[in-house]
Amino acid sequence: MTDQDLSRGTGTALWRQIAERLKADIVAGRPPPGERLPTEVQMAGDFAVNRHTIRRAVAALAEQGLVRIEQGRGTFVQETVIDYRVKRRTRFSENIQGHRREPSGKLLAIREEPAGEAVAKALEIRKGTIVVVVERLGEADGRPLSVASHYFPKARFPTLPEAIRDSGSITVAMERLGVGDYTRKITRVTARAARAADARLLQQAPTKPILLTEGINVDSAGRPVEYSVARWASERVQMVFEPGT
Amino acid sequence: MTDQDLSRGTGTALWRQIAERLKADIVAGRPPPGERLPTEVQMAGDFAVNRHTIRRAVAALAEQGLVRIEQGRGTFVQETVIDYRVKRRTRFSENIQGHRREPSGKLLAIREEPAGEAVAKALEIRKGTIVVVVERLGEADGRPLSVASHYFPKARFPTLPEAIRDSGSITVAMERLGVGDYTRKITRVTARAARAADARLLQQAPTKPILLTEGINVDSAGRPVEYSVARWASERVQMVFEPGT
DNA sequence: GAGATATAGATGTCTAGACAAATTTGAGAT
DNA sequence: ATCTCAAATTTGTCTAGACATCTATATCTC
Repeated sequence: MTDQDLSRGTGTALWRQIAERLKADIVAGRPPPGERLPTEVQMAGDFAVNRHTIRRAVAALAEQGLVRIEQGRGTFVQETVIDYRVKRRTRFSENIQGHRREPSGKLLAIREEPAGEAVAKALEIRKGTIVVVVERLGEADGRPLSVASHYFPKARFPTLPEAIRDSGSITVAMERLGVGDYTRKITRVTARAARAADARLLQQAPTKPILLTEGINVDSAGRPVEYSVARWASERVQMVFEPGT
Repeated sequence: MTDQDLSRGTGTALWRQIAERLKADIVAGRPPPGERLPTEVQMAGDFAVNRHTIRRAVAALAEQGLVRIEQGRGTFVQETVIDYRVKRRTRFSENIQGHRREPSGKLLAIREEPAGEAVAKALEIRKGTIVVVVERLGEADGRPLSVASHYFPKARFPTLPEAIRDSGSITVAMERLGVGDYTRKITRVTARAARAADARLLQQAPTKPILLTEGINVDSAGRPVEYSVARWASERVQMVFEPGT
């Protein structure tokens, strides 16, 4: 696969040269995201070095988040950054499917609480009014992408918690409640240091920042039906805004 | 130094056990920040393992930012400097969590005394009025960061001492007393030579200066509810002010 | 066909030794 | 006292080999 013309004794460690070589290949799509690298023994043969030298190189790539190592299975090219397109109609599952990945998610919690300042303002209700809060972990190919908090006015959707628990999907639940067609009115994005809990959920190094998005969805009459705050793994997601947002 | 009773063949890799052991020692101040760890060969002897096993453990600590490795010199305990951001709503635990460290603290003392000149002026009460004083040691990752004296007007919060003893947290106690939302009105920062007692509590050399911050928190009506004087380990903290302070 | 069991293949850990590279230390020359 | 240079010390790299552990596959049993 790769010819092994490494330069020995030039001041650059072999494992660094190998890491560079592998990285260049990966960036060029060899192998493509999600695919497996040759085995350590195989690469050791290709580069004519000891297996441990390969391990050192691969460990460096893993630290950079370029590959993912799985014991007993192999080393895989990390699925690259996903472009999350923010358009008029933004649904998590549609977006991820567009990238030929398996969307999935876990409902972390559903609870009710009085609206705080920001939530109240977004939903155009009075502060203290009860809202339904849904915490959801969004995943693609089994890897966490986002942690989102969705806020809905309880008065308008009193049966929302049951509907979501039933269907497991926010979109489906909203449809059942007669609000199948809602559109995104506004989205704000900032970057922040990750809080410990979010970093853990997102399986991201605590040192790396997270993307923070705020969004308001409105029904056909223009009334706010949902306000959401999502934290994204900046390693694996990048936001793309399109005209008309 | 460290006895080498590692458990072999228990499912936990030796290097992980060693890393844990070293980390615990470092957090406990052995060796203190800036000081050198034993050499790899020495530790290999102490733990009765191969030098490479030690290297693996130390590499893990370096990745966590706990130590710094210098070729030809040795491995040193990293001196961590924490940015303490002073904003409108300043709470110790939030701040430290933002830095991905374990916030913790010890209540050193709770007592009552007549207000002195400075305290009286800050709290807008008459000199000699009884105030509740709470002394607290703030820590991050088990290392002392600050010693703070908090002053509260006794007349307004007569049950504060019990509330704090109960909850162990000033913020929680204040919330229970109906003052969940207080904001920082002013913060002053100076540097000073450390007093012996503070230097000892902060585990800082007595020759090094400390940062001194004074703060007044007011309730939504603008009345002062707390005055605090905190002494910070200048080695490990640095203040950051943001617009709107 | 379903389930248990063996087997092969992959990464993980640990040991051992040799030499390289960077830094500090100390002896010697001036 | 200061400079120079060699030696000692300490971390960095590479090789070699043996097992352990985890995963997927194939085979056998029922």
